[in-house]
Amino acid sequence: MLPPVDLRRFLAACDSVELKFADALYRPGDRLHHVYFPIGSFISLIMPVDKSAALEVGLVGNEGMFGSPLALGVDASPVLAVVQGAGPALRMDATMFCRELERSRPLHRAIDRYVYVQLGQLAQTAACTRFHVVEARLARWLLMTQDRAQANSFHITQEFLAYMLGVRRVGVTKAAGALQERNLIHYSRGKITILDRRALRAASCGCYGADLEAYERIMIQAGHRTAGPA
Amino acid sequence: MLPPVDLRRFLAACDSVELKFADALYRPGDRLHHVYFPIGSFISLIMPVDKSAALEVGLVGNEGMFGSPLALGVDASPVLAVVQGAGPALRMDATMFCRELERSRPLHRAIDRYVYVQLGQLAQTAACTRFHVVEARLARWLLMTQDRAQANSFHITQEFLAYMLGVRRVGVTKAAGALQERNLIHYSRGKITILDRRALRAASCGCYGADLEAYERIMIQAGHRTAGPA
DNA sequence: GTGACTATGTGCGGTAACGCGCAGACGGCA
DNA sequence: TGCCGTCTGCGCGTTACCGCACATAGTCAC
Repeated sequence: MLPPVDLRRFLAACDSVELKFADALYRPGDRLHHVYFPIGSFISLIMPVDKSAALEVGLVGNEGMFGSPLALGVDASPVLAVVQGAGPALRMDATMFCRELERSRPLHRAIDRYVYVQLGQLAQTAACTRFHVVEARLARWLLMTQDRAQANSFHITQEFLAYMLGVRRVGVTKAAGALQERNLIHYSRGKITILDRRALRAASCGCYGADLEAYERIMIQAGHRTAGPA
Repeated sequence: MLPPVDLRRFLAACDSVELKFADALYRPGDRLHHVYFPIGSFISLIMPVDKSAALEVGLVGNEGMFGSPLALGVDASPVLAVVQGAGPALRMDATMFCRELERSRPLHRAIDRYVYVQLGQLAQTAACTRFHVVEARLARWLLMTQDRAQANSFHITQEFLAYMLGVRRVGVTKAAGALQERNLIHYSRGKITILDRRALRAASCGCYGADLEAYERIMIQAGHRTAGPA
């Protein structure tokens, strides 16, 4: 969405890297040294609490980035960033990124809008986690992950899934079992395959759709309006 | 924290208004027409979900503002803003606010940092709501509200409190009863009085402290560093 | 193949919170 | 002073999820 000149400079400032599964790209308390733009990979944003409990509060794929707080002038983040799906990504040095933000107004605007989307998603996640049952939340997670994995099947153990949803593994076992029973997914030894995306969406809470819709409205539509005559 | 010139212009652009209890300053879907800086008042940020359920995801007093998405170039907000404590506030026109942001770098920086604090609080609230029992969450809410009300007692019915915490009224009755039993608070017909703030803090989850600490670190300390030589 | 490991499924008792409906209690107002 | 509306407290059966412990079943290394 950037003007060609800005885009070229932006890409030139990036390294191509391969993100490895389960790598921690950032831990709360560190300083942000790099920002990441996943291409074929995706990253979980996890909020730790009470040492031992945690909750996934965001998922970043090729639609987004990790490190957005730099656009707010803060070189830190409250969340743990873990590679959830291995694959290629663009990485940029934090100081370089800040310089690019200064130089390219369209870039800065796009990132700002992305921060807004994240605000909304956080609020959505808070409410979703409070009110929706595990099965619906699991369905939402699977849909979000499928979008970011760009594939019908991906790797994730129930153990880790439970950790991210903030429930026991047994809860995931039951919920996943119910979805599998209805032939919406297939689950075996850490490999999940989405069989019926439409039905899965019906089984999920409205939060999936709400997130999508907000992203579309803020990033795509508003993006076209402001990116054109930059 | 603004340089005198910026501050003077900023204040000149504001109206003084009295916020009335239970007024909805903004509803999701509207456009943001004004921003609000509470002085003696405070505002609840509420995320509606599934029409009928909702969760409070933020509380804004004289330490913050409502309308921060404008700093991200978006004239909307995902949350409902309701006046929780009546009192004076400064109000500014949204377009005026955007102009001030353009003109005053220190202002823009401070607001950006505030947005970062809100990001963190949202993540914190999501995790808190998932893992902590009603009693601890209630204690946290009372502490946060006391800070913003700048008084030991304030008005709020259990019914509405339940709505904001996303639980049944009975849950609040029980939790508040337990706190009253231990003489941490006094509760009668919608009027709450904090009796023992220290003990209340011990009864609350660490999320209260975490929020405070993050605010202090980002707004106060970082603020001094960047506000000086503007 | 065999064994070790890891991932998944189950059972059981316990608890926090749910939905609903009703009783008591306080406060304002006629 | 007595009424009424609002706020608070409680009981009861139900549900979702917890913690723990254990039983199967794939998968991989050798």
